[in-house]
Amino acid sequence: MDELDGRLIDLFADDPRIGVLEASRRLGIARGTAQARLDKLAATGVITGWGPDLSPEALGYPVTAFLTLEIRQETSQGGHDTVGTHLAEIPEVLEVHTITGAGDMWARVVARSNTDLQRVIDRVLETPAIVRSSTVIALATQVPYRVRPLARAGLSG
Amino acid sequence: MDELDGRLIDLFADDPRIGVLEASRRLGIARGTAQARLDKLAATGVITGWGPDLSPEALGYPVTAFLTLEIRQETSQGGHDTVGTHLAEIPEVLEVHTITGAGDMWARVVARSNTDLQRVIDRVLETPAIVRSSTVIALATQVPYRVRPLARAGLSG
DNA sequence: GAAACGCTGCACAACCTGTCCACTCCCGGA
DNA sequence: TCCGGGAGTGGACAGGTTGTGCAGCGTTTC
Repeated sequence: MDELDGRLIDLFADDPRIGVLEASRRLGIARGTAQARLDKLAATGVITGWGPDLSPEALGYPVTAFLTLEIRQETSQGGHDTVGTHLAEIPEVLEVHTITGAGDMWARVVARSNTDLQRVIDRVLETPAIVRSSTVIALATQVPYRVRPLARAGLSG
Repeated sequence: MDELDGRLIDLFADDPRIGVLEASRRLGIARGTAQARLDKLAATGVITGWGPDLSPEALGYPVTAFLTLEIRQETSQGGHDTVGTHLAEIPEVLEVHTITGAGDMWARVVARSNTDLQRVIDRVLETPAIVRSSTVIALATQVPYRVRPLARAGLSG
């Protein structure tokens, strides 16, 4: 991961429709080089995929909320996985992490409306493994999810 | 967004290297149809891009943390934007939202290590607009960020 | 009914990808 | 100092794709 890799990634991020050949032309390098760089970035896991990015809003889910869940810790670790599995079955749950704080988890959910959010939350709470939960709603997005600045900043990674 | 669109998206999500032609073959439809569907999905904003997905871990930032920030509300709304701008300049800040709770914001940050996280947090707190902050560290990921299930669930969107 | 819309099949030129290969640099180890 | 490995360059080839355009056709809608 050096400066050239960074510029390569930037090119594709700005204009995903360009191919390897066009990218190599813009960078003034040989096509084989660009191709080798991309292959290596994929091999090292820096580039995890090229799939289409989907917008929950455009899919009809404009409401985003963050749930903090307190998990019942009967089994040493089973609780989290149980809840994780449960949450994974709910389409509106986009992301789930275990976080610091005894038995706490965090989830990102979306819904069709604030009213609909209640339905989603009810579905989340269907499992008895969740002891308590709190919800905050995202009102605006100051910085949308991004990783590119990191790629530029941490050129040694 | 109908069932065919969903399958189209699934195809590309599973195997981004396939082209429109191959996708149309697998779905048993004409190439023009697949192409038109994709164009429309992009036009309606459902598909926001095809850029490379980058892994913060692979870039050398394996630690993820969530910050809840309380913002000083001097100006009616300026506070949030000020902080948002400040945070946008920090590469390790991957995402920032305004959330419910008077003057609260939420940010996702990554760091090279738990020690390095302190540096990042210090940088975040450099602005006087932040009154208070709390940090939770993500220990594990039960459900990685995903949108695909939504695309299948909400076929009416 | 007639128009609008979406899908199918097909055709063409232009272009890109996957691969190979030979040659050149440059750096660290023996 | 010499050698080998790693990385980049320039070029070549076959095969496959994309961007477009067009005519035909069944279905939905006013």
